[in-house]
Amino acid sequence: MTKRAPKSIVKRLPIYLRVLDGLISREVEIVSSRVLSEETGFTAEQIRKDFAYFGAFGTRGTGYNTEYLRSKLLRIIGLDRQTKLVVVGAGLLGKALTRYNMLKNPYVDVAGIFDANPAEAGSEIGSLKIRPMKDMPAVIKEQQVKVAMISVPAESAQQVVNDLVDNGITAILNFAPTKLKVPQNIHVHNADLTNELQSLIYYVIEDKEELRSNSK
Amino acid sequence: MTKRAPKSIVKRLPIYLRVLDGLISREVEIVSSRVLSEETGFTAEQIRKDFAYFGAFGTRGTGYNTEYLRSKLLRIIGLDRQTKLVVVGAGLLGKALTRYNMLKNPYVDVAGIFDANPAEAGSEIGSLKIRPMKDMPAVIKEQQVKVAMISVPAESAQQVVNDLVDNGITAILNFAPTKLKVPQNIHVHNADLTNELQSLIYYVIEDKEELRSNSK
DNA sequence: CTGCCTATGTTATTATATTAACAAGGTCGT
DNA sequence: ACGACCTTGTTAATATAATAACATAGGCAG
Repeated sequence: MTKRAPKSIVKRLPIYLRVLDGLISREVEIVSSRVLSEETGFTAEQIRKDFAYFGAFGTRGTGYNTEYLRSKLLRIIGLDRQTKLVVVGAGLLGKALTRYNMLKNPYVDVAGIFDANPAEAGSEIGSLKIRPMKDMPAVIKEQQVKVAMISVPAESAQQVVNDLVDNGITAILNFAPTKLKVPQNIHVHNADLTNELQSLIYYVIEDKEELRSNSK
Repeated sequence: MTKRAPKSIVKRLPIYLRVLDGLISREVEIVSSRVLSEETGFTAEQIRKDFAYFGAFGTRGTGYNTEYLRSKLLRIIGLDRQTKLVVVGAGLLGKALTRYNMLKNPYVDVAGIFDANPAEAGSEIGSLKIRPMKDMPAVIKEQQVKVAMISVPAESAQQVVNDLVDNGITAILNFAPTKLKVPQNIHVHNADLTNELQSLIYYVIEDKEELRSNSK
């Protein structure tokens, strides 16, 4: 059994990847942890430690070869092969997510987008047709899709997740504002935009601050 | 100077709030940390510790009064007064975010949505008109808006943020896939959906796992 | 009013994550 | 080929967060 990397590191890997993509497109061949620090906002020490967790990717005195490091990160994250995913819920958010990933995320393939509302079914996002929910199991099984994004109302989220898991989905990005119950081996990432906004509001500088902090 | 609560706690506060809203709408008057644990997925100990950080809100032997706890959380997060916000970038994502918050987030008020593309300006989201970027400073200043959500392309994000900060914004929820440079007193939360998806992919169960973990 | 029960709030322990210090391995000029 | 310099990779120290253990206070029955 392979050991998973600490969550804190995994969270940063895609950010390294994006910065590397930028450097490579500007034809930068070597990059130091200090430069990566400027680009990412993380400290150089932390960056070196993150990479070191997976092995020694750099050359001392010089830095990291951008192409090589990128290939390693792709492999580590699991983006060295195209990842198929389905989107459930074709409201505005679902459409936005689908189109964004089709256009801008070269590492993933949207295998299908589904909606419970028959009125939505048939309309298109780019070249992709929105399909009725009943088509979902076949698509997941035939294409062996493992990843799903769900952007349905909170009320229907749990039922949707149950169906997804039953059909073989093992990783879920959940935009519905609700806690999902799933078997232990299924991974759920919550991307609740309301929560993000509300916790941000905590940090807004206000004039009166009585109860907002520990007063002991 | 008041001390800010640990980030880890702040992140959970909106989740407690949502669960409480649900309980109150079902007319539950008292709730224990154990029940909250079931609803949120956090441990009961952690929940008690989180609340205790801000004071003693429960009654021993009984639990927490839902209404009272809710009012405390609202005050702590800063949602006891309506929060105004602006949205910059009226692409599909910007529209989705705006409409969602107008309909489903009772604690915030969308003061305006802006887009650089004149073609978008004039079209409506609910009763709210998309306005050209040049109107943005006046709206922020006149309504003293402190919070902004940005969903513009990565290339223009930094310029937009500079403008926002110049006009008085102090907290930013950033959906653009780029690292923003801001003064120290400005808070940025990154909600990069590509990152979320990619780090989720790390956890997809694959057949072959060679380099994906520390092999020392 | 007394004692048992329950759930909170606090203190202690452990685990995780970040920061800092340093040693080791390359490069490059001379 | 040698030495100064640079940047990585590793080890140590600190800080933060999560878990566990426990003591405290209120409710309620008899």
